[in-house]
Amino acid sequence: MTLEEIARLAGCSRSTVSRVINHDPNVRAETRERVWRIIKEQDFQPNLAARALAGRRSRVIGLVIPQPLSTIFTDPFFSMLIHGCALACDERGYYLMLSLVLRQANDTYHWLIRARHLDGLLLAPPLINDPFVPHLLDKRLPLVMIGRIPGRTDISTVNIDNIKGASLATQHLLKLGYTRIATITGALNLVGALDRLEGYLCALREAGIEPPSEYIQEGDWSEASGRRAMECLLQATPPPEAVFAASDSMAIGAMKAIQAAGLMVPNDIAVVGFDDMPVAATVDPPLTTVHHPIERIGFLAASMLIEKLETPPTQASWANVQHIVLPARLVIRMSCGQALRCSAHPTDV
Amino acid sequence: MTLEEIARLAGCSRSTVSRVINHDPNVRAETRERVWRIIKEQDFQPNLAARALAGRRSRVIGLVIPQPLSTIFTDPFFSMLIHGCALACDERGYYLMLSLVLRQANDTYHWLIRARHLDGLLLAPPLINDPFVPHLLDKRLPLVMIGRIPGRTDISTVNIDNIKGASLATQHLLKLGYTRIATITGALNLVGALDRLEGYLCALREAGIEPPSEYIQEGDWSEASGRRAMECLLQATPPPEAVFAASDSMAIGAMKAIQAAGLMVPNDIAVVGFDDMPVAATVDPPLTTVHHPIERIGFLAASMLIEKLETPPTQASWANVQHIVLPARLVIRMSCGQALRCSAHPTDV
DNA sequence: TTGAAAGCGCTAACAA
DNA sequence: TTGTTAGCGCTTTCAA
Repeated sequence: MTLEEIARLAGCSRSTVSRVINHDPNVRAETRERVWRIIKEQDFQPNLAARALAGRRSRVIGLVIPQPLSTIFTDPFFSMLIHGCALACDERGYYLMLSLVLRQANDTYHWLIRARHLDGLLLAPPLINDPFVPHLLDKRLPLVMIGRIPGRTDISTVNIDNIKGASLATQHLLKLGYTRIATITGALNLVGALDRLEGYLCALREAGIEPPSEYIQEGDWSEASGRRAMECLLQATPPPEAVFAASDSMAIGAMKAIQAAGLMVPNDIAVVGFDDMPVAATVDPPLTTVHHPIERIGFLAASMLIEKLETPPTQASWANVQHIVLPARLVIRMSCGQALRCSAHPTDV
Repeated sequence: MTLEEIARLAGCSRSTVSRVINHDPNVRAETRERVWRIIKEQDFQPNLAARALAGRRSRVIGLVIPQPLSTIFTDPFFSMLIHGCALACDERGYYLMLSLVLRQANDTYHWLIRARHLDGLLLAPPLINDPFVPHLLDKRLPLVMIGRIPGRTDISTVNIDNIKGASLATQHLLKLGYTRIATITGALNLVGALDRLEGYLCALREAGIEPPSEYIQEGDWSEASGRRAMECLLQATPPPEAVFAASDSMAIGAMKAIQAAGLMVPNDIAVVGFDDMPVAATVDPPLTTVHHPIERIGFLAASMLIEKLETPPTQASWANVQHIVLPARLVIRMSCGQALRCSAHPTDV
């Protein structure tokens, strides 16, 4: 079944059928309906390869996550992010292709891009000084980044307000009266981890507190790393009264370390997380954490990229650059002691 | 850069360049080398859409996992499976497209298949009586299944020996002298779960033991379900001395329930798992479990599908059907009591 | 061993 | 509003 055959059945030309399929408004309503009816009747689907060849676009966008496969497929964060991206693509008739970067990222993408297989790229979340990024820009391939990249304002980004989120978490601890507040950071080669650290530091400094360096422990987002970091913090003298972990997984690891040391959360040490993953609500005690709309970030990033792809480059390309920052908010549960109401919807999920 | 331009630079025709790229032996060695040199020099990649259109194949194969996204992206089992599939595709110049089935599975696949975007499909692991399967066969789309499907010998499959694996685990418990052996099954709408249950039952019956029905608890592979199932088992009178869980996640959940009840593993209750996930080696106590080559299964399934795609259908199609069953083996660690050596390589991972 | 030529099924500019 | 036409870049006979 081809356009030509549909055209014959509908008594019109191939072009008209093509116009109908591509929602060209320049088709008489009556003709449009007749053609659609035939298309449905015949259960016709246009050949993607032919469309891609003639139209010079594949309607496939790539999602690159520069992390090992085992991380991507284990951390629920990525599951939600991907879901959001996929929803946006689905809605607008695009396909999302996950980058399963097995060889050198450069090689694989170089290959897909040069082969014209991808119309655009989502990059999430980029490592600091990722050598891949300039590479991609050289190819003049439309790109939207999830997470910001310092010092580059020429790339569109969708991001959450990590600094503000971390501040909220830390301020919450301060309000509860804690002053010896430590942090477990994410992998510090990611901008998000640096931003969350900065938010923590800002909040403390505003309160006139300068944390000792041993109160800042680097993790890698994983539960195991949170546990290890907490074990170090327990050695500090004096040990902290409260800990802000830059991810829920690390917060949970920290809680386990605290409990393994025979101490209680929050009575002996209070813990706040970040991300508001589903588990945060079900651990014991339920984790106070910073909520942000992960799925929505993916959705927006993909939508923004598609928008870019479908906008003719009439304006200078720099004029199309956008930076979206979505707010984060605190969700207060039980892991920090008495639950003050600091937010309009403190228990939302 | 197109074939035509390469041809011009190499002083030959478009056809010759095409032959070189497609490894057609009917090209003089000298010509071949000259053309390859130019291709490398120019960093040329043939346009995928054009190849797909002219060649009537896309070199894209789909991987359908009929599970919610959140499961796919959380269970490390799928991460390994996907990795294996991706490796095989990569090696043979194919692309793996993960099915992000958001709408009705039927719709999405129907669409991709009819649009000629997929050359073939990997289906892993199918639900019992999945209505999707006959649908796909009707389309005469090459299909390889990961896991077996009872009562259909006309579809090629790659599977592990679940029955044997479960028997090994149960026999190990029997050899250690336990007789009150319970099981926590996987989701019983999956063949793999039924097979593991059967292996457990066979081993017990061979030993002349018929487990009471309350010793058989259904889980859904998740840690939480394992925990819940174990809580039920602890209520049984008498409670079991040992438990075979059909996945490591459920085994770990069961261990937590045992510990939460103030009992010890293995002193009070022994536990065996299945899958030999990375965590199995690191939990406390390290988990005795059944190892099987997940990544290799994915690799074989994809290789088999590609082989099928590249074999001209000269023989009757049923003659091409293959059923590969890979062996599973027991890995003995600490969760069952004294470690007898029951396997040639008991501690391999 | 090589080249010429005819498509693959669609899009999009142009003409009517 | 519709049809005509010329490709998109490749594969694949068929001839030479």
